[in-house]
Order: sequence, then C-alpha cells, then structure tokens
Amino acid sequence: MAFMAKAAAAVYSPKENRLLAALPEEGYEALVPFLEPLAMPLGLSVYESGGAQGYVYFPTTAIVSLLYVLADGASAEIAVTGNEGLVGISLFMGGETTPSRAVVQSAGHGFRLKAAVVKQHFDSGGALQHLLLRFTQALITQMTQTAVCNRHHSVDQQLCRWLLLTLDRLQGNDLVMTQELIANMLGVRREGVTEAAGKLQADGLISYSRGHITVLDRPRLEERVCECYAVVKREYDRLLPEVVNH
Amino acid sequence: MAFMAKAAAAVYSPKENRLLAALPEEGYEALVPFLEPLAMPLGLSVYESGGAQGYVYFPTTAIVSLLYVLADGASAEIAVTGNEGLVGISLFMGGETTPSRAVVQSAGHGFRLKAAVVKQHFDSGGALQHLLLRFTQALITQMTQTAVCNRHHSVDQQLCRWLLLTLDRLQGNDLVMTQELIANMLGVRREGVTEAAGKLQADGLISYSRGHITVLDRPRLEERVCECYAVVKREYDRLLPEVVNH
DNA sequence: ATCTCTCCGTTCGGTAGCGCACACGAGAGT
DNA sequence: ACTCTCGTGTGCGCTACCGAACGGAGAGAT
Repeated sequence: MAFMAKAAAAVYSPKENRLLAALPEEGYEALVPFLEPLAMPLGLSVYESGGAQGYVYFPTTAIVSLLYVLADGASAEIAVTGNEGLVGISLFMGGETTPSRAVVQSAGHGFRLKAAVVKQHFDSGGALQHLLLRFTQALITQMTQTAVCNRHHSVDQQLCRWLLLTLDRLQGNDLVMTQELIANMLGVRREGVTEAAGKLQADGLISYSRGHITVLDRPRLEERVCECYAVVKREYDRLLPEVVNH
Repeated sequence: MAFMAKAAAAVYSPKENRLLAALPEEGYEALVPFLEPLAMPLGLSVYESGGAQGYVYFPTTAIVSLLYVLADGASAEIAVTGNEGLVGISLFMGGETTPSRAVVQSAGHGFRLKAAVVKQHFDSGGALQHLLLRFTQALITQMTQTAVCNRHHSVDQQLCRWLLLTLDRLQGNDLVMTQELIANMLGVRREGVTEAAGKLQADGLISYSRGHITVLDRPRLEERVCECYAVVKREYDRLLPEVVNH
C-alpha cells in the first residue's frame, strides 16, 4: 500500500494553497519569488512553544496540528490547518511567538515565506491582509469550538469531529495515523480512542489497521458527530474563499 | 453593602480602557468624538451568536464574558475581557459576526464605537491596528488555554482560574456572581461549583454569600490554580501595553 | 524463519463529574 | 408577620473516563 509516497515526484504549485490561490494576480506575483517549496514529513515541528518563528507556512498537501503541551506532558489539539490556511499567525498579529506547538499531522508539501516578507506585505494592507485576517477569524472559531467540545462532548463524538476535520483537508480517504497520536491530539487516553474507533469500525464507518485509517462511510460519520463540526465548517465556508482552480 | 451602585454618578474617561489609553495622542483624539459612553449592567447582551454587530465595545469598569451556547442549552465561557481589551474583534477581522455571545458578567461602564468608524481607522493601518491585532492574539491565547484547561483540569482548578481572571479585571475584591452563573461559564454543574467554592471558603480563601464573593487570600488562590492562569497572564503582559495613566 | 518493535485490543479497579431530588435559610415583596 | 423566590448545601446512583497492566498480532529487519 503506497499511501502517499508516489506523490513525491509531482510538481506542486503554490496555488494548491487556497489562500495563495485567492490572492489577486499582482499580489500573488509579488510573493512568488519568496515562496520556498517545502516537504513536510509526519512529525515535523513547524514551530515550538514560545520559540521564534522565522517563517509562515502555507500547506498544500500537508496537514498541520496546533498542539498545546502542558507542563506534565498532557497535550491537546487546539486547531488543525491544511491547504485552506496558513501556520504562524502570530507573526503578522504582532506577537512573534505563541505558547503552543505546530506539528505536521499528515505528511505532504507546502510553501513557506520568511517572516520579514510576510510582515512587509501584510502591513501594506491589501488583499493579503484581508485574507489573512479572515483566516485568523476562522481559526479562532475552530479554537473556541474545540474548547466547547472538550467540555461537553464524548470521546466518540470528538473522534468523529477530528476525522471529519482531517478528511476535509486531505485528498482521498486514507489517513496515516496511529490511535496513540489521535489520543494525544484529543487529549484523551489511547484506550479511549481504541474503544471509540472500535465502534466506528464495527459499524462499518471506518476501517483500521496499524496506523492506517480508511474512511468508508463519511455520511454516517456526519450523523454521529456533534454540532461542533458543522459550526466550524460553516464558518470556514463563510469566511474563506472557495476553491477556484484545478 | 453598596457594591457598585454609588459609582454610577462618577465621570468616566475612555483612558480607563487600556487599549484606548495606549493610543498615541493623535490617534486617540481622532476617535474621541465617536466614543459613546455606556452603562453595562449585569446580564446585558453585548452581541448575540451570529447577529450583526453594530459596535465595538471598550469596557472600562465592566467585565464581559464571551460565551458559547450549544444547541442543547449547555454553555461554556471562551474568554473574558475587561478594561485591558475590547469586545467585537470580528468587526475588524473581517467576518462581521461570530458564533458566540458576549454577556456582561460584572456590571460597570464602557465606551462603544460604531462599526464603520472602527473599520475605517483600523484599515488606515496605524497604531490602532497594531494594538487591536496584538490584543486579538492575547485573546487567542486565552481561548486556547481555556480549551486545554477544559480538557485536563479539575473544576477546583478552573474555579481558581476563573476567579483570578475576573479579579484581574476588577477593582476591589468583591464580585457579584451566583454559583449558578459561574457554573454556566465553566460549563459544569452548579453543584460542582458549590463543592469547589465550599472548599475555598472552608480554607479561608474566599467568603461567600448569596451572590456575593469576596476574595480574602489571593496568594493562596494562585497556589491552587493550574498553570493555565499564569500562561494567559504572561501573554497578556507581554502583548499588551502596561497601564500608564491614572 | 525468526526476532523485534510497534500498534492495537482488553481488562479491572478507581474517581470526577453528571442528573436528579430535596431541604434549608436569607431576603424581598406585600 | 407572612409568603415566595432565589441562592445554596447535601445525598445518591450512574457513567465516562482515567491509570495501569498485559496479551496478541502485523510488519519490517536480519
């Protein structure tokens, strides 16, 4: 099973990132010379808690998790970003760093942009600024919904939410992900994920095998998920540009 | 006990809001004609989920909770804002609305600014824009920390966090707040708050009586709170201007 | 083929928080 | 003084999730 290795030789365009694709032509052309293509392997730490961030990252096929790790080692995912957005908002928001980590959750590719370039173009105020701010608001919605979901919903529901959010940012239905890692992101025990995933598998919604999940029946996942998923999706659709190319 | 009624006759200055106070003189003067003073009584809904927001609010003595209410009526506080910030970031972020509510949690005063005025000054890009964006990032930190805290920490710890966050935005040590309302904000049962507050009272950290809480021993509250409080406070101190006037 | 490591399934006792029900007393209103 | 309501204390069974431990099976290495 060659899940994604074969794609490595393909040619990637920055326009596979929806934010970059949505820029007006002149804004896009101004950035292109500075966009550095980048392989983003599973587990790559895009930035660390409190560390200086030299780049803003625009995933194209990769998916990045924003994780918070507590002093005792417990962790929780705050939000997830794929080709609809970017990683490193604190650079243009003015704070330079944040107290969280960003880790590649699904291997793929992306582009990055030096901090100084982003700040310069952001501060000149055009379409880029508006796009980035709208994305930031969408991200805020995802974060708040995560907070609420953590408080009120069961592991079963949260697993569905997590699967759907990931699926939306993935091409295909196969994800490379162990239950252990999902547990880290949801901030629950691995056994809890085993149990929840076991139910989904028993009911034929997913198939599971040693670090590979295949979603078999997305509509029924959407039946089981809590309202949080739909709220986030609606806000992303409302705030961010539709896919136009390819 | 006249908790705050007598202050109603006092004269308030916009500079009691730290964001407004931090504006350079010319930026401040440009806004002053548009600032509308406003009484903010307990329970006032500053904006509703998904509703059009006509104003941005700058609390001076009031405290506002950002609440999310689920379809089944369950709720959770996402963040809290006092005179260090403003309410209504979606207006300048570009989304116009958000899927959450903002409710006055502690009565007081503030100023508001028409949406069009904020947007105009924000888009011209000066000190106001930078201030608002830095505040937004601080707010994001609070939201993410709330998400993590919801996941991993006990009601006891969360109550301490909530008390301290509120205390930081309050003049004095008395807050007008029932256990029922605290439960709504923490997203837990009222009985859970009763129990947690009972321990704090038994240990002499707070004194409690029918809708009035007095904090007696703040240092010991800080000993009991989880790390989340300190993380948020540190980010607010780092990102936002210090108090300069009065 | 065997070894080893990673990943997944399962069990079991312990506990925090839930939902519900009820009791009590302080204030406010009349 | 009387009631009525609101805010608070308490008890009880229940469930979801935790912490720890162990067993087993797939996949790659030698």
